[in-house]
Amino acid sequence: MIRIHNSLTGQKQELQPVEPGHVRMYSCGVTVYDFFHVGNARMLVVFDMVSRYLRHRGLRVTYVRNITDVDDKIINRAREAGVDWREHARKFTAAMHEDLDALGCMRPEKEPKASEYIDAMLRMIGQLVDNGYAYQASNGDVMYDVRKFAAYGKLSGRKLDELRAGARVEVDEAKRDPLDFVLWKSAKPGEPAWPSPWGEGRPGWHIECSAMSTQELGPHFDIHGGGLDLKFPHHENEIAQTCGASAAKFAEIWMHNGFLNIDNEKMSKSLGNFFTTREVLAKIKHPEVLRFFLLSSHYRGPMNYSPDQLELAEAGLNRLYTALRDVPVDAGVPATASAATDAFHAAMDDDFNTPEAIAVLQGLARELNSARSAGDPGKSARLAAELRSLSGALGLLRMAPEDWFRAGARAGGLSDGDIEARVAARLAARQARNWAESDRIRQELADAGVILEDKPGGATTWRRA
RNA sequence: GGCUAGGUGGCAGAAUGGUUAUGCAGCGGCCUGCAAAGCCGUCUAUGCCGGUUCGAUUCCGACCCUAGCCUCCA
Repeated sequence: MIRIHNSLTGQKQELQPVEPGHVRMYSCGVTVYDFFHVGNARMLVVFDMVSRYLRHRGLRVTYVRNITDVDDKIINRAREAGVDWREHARKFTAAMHEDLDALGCMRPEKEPKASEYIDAMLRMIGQLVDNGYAYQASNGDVMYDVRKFAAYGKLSGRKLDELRAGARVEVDEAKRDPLDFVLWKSAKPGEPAWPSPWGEGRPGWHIECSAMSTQELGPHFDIHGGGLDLKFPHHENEIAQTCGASAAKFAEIWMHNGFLNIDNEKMSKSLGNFFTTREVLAKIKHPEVLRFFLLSSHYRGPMNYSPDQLELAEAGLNRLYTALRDVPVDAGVPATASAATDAFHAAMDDDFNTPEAIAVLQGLARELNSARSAGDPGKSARLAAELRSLSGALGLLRMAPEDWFRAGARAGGLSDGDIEARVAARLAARQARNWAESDRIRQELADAGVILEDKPGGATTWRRA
């Protein structure tokens, strides 16, 4: 039984797919106006983990993650760059895929682009107008009439009056209520526009997700995810739209991942504490370090980004890969389930407790190290297969250990060949019991960021720190 | 002002009404020419004040502190 915290009720509930055995999930992807930042990366990795784990548990998963490619920010950036907005969006969509591949995020079953779903949006806006939930304001925009939707505020746990009382929004004369939001913006010169029954224009942000999720998954599906900051107003508005258009149940479970903070503050451009995933990837040994870091605390809590944290993540991965090192991958050895597998599943079944699941992996690594030093190759191979299988459910330990240890040509810049030549020279010195020379070479390599490990029997392995 | 989440050992981070994860760092031992890695052992913790209880870090209440949302935002 898989239990998931539902933001709608504030409680954990059992996942019972609307279609038995088939989980259909949607998450709000990124707006492709720039490289996505590490906060986006957290959301993307979290929901990739969710979809991977559900598949690992034998469920069929249809995962839909949209791409917002019609948006003010894209239009503005494209204008600044002097390129067509479509070209700007295409460029950053390609970059997004590169970074996601690096992070080990699988491609969702569908990645709808807003610009290709205008018809679906217009259809939904039409339904909302017909059902009395929307109106065309004096400025030509089509607005959602929040007062007509009785359940407005349910997801964010607030009443319309409370929301309005704290509202810092400027009162827009065209709106019937300050919280009314735009479904269709009437065209402005130089902006992308499509024809509609309400005149030329383009969609509001919120309607994009409602239309795309309904089109791809229908109005009633299992999981809707996104960052905590989307809870209000974006997801509240999605509920108002989808339910207003078809009286649907919409998503059974709403999942929200916590923020990734920097120096315990939310990252933002005004504070200048803003990192793109690309910048971070360039600084670390391997993208898997970032993925491990992002999964090392529970998805719902806040987490703090810092270089120290990334070092801890790298150390954690080193330990796991070390356990796997020198254990031959034997295709004939099945991943036998042990108590560790049960513990792993128990942790993950309880609202995707990845930190506890990783602790189980660490325990497995310890067992594996013990089995290897006890000279039990059968047990080692069995445990290694189990460790790989469980890690795979989190999208971790996807590399061959040797590739992991050789990754990260950082300071020093010695090639593999350079290193191996020095290792050979040191071996000769060792055989001559010339410890001074041996230690000199080892220190020389250490200064270049390469750590040597002598194995019993005379072999020496190396790794980049 | 309203609403929400959280305050765990040197750091990160889980869990739990009593036996107190996991990783990093530290300390002792084994191993090693010496290391590294690994293994074994080990030291530090539950914001503050009340209450419920045989017993609370865990439940309840007050307080202090932090972050977030109420505006585009993963």
